[in-house]
Amino acid sequence: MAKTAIKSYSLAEMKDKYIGKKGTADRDEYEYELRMDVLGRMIKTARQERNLTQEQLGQLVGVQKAQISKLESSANSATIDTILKVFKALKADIHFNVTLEKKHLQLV
Amino acid sequence: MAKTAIKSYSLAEMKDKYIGKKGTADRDEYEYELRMDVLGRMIKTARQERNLTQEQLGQLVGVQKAQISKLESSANSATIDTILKVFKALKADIHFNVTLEKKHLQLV
DNA sequence: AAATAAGTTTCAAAATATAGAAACTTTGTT
DNA sequence: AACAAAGTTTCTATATTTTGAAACTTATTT
Repeated sequence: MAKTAIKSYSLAEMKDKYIGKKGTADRDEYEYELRMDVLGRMIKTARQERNLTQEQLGQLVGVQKAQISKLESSANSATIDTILKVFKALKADIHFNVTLEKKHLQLV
Repeated sequence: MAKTAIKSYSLAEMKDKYIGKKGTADRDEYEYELRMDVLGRMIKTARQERNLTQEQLGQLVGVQKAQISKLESSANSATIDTILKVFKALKADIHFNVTLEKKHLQLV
């Protein structure tokens, strides 16, 4: 899997600007387009929010820190199974929504 | 930065404005907890919404109908890559959101 | 009922993800 | 600078997904 380089902002920046200063709410919520690279960044963000090292998260998930590193950097196209294991370990609630726009219906 | 400012307006707001109010005929939206089986059902739902057979969707994605069948029935833990290919072929907008509840912070 | 279309399952092969371990690099601390 | 902690990369092995092809089952149509 190729890494897509769209990075151009720090997550901390983004959170402060668009979501609100850390610590103000009793929860943090993020919504993104589902993309491999964004998923990786979300894992990293959530881990840091929990004040965990990659090694600690690895222990919670049951894998080594190297694997966490790979997931955070989107080194490969993770399976849903893996994604869910990680977010569960982070006690993160993860939802997805699908929108079908009718205007696209003309597929031929 | 502007392009990545997904959170500056809520998605719901944007859709209401540019695509149509929820529940109107212009769009269909579904939100679920991210789970393998639900993903499979969503693929099926979206495909049927598009009036496509598994074979037709397979052609759009570039795989055989058997693979679509397996994905819809969650026969295995698909990779993000595959999921994205399918929803893209269906011209479906797919977002995910992650919620971190502070009360869970006390991991240790 | 017969024929066709749509969907499912099985088999085998190829591609990719996951895993542990260790070396390596970067970052932070004293 | 020296040291420790955190994160990354590489190597190798194993497990799983993806794939095509064909056989099979279930629905639909004539």
